[in-house]
Amino acid sequence: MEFSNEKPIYLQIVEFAMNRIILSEWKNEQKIPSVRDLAVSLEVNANTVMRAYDHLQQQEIIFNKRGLGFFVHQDARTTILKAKKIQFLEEELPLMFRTLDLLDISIDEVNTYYNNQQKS
Amino acid sequence: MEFSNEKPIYLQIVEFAMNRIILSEWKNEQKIPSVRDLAVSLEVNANTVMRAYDHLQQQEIIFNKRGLGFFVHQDARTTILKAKKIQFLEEELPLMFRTLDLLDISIDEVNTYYNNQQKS
Amino acid sequence: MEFSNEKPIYLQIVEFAMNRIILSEWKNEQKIPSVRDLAVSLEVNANTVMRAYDHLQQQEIIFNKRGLGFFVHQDARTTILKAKKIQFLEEELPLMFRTLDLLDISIDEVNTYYNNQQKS
Amino acid sequence: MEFSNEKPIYLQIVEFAMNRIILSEWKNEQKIPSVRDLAVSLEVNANTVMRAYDHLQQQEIIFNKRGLGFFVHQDARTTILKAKKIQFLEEELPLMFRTLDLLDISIDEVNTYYNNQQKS
DNA sequence: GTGGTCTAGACCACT
DNA sequence: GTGGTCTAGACCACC
Repeated sequence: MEFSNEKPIYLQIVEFAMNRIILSEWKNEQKIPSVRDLAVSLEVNANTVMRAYDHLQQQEIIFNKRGLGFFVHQDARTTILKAKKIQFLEEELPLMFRTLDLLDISIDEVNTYYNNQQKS
Repeated sequence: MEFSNEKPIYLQIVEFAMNRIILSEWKNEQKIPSVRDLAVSLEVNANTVMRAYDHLQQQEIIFNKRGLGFFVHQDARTTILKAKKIQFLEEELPLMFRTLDLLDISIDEVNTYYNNQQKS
Repeated sequence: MEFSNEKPIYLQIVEFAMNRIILSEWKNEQKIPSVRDLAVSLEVNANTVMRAYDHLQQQEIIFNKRGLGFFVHQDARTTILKAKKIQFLEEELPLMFRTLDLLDISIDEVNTYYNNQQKS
Repeated sequence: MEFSNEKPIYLQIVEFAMNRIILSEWKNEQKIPSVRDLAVSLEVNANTVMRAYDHLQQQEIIFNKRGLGFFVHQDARTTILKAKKIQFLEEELPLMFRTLDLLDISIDEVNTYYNNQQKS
């Protein structure tokens, strides 16, 4: 996996995990990869993965069974989706509109882009 | 001026300066505030402003006349707009579409949001 | 290490680092001294070393692994040599020829100097 | 006239003046352009030219007749040539040889360059 | 332990 | 008055 330099790696791993859950690759109530395994497959230090899991645990997206590993919370998927949707609609979108304005790009131009992307 | 904690102050000053230029408050070929003046008015250390100006100078947005101060490059405004547009269309937009997909939000929903915002 | 007063210290450190790489004392892909360590051994402020490393990073001679330190780029040595060679042949050398001309020194005189120096 | 950013403008004007004298465009014992005139033709501040003339005066290359302007010293040309020659042979040349070494460029390569340049 | 940012303050060269 | 460099020291995030 490739990491951007702009954000902390552990937060990018948090994102990665959330995406796995949203896409149901990691299913509710089921075990997720161990800290070590994920560290190996992502080629990062185990501490960094641990920190990401900590983060997810605090947001009650995953939980720990001692000696067994980490598991996805029962309603994690919907929780994440709700939170992300709010954050997207209320923060990212308005910010995008402001950028659109500043750069003098019309919403039509964006739609065109969108349609082109759908085809490919 | 208020600074977010998420990005380094000097980068926020870079943004600030670019916006001044885009909005033609700082005009092409004209002098911009001296390092120390801007530092005072933004309530930051002069070194921090210096660092921002350094950055802008490397991107050929401003240049220095020795002993006189910094000046906006002749075609700074278009340079910035072009660069920002490319960055937006090629990086932010695709990323937004991916988020749209992931969160299962339709482009129509976005359009609705956009229209509402225009009215207000 | 001693620093000349004619050039900024941080640029002299850039030179110093490039020479270490050219001479393969700092090897490709390997870690170079930490900012603080080098600062101590060169008896300069850490910020000054940081600035030099910044410079080298922008020229893609070194890169940073977060939390670990700075490393020499895989092809740094050849990159530096190529750049220096170009700069020497296209800038310094023509300038030297002009000086030769102006001072009415023949190329033979230079060759003699060179040979004497080789013997000693 | 174009000025490099690496050296102070006033020193570049000193160089400029010395070259005029070496090339006998400004002749021994004769008047050189007034501070103001030179400032206008070089598009610099008069103070900067003044500083350069000061410098030349201290090295006894030019001298001032009050109310009349600056004049080239009687033996300025030979003085300059001697000084420059020493500086070139004892400082620049050895430094160039060291660069040649470091970049692994042979003296033959330089000679080739020199011959090519002569033809053109 | 690693870099990265920021401050306060100093000193200097240049225009 | 303008930038440019440097120091000393602090605090923080990250690995």
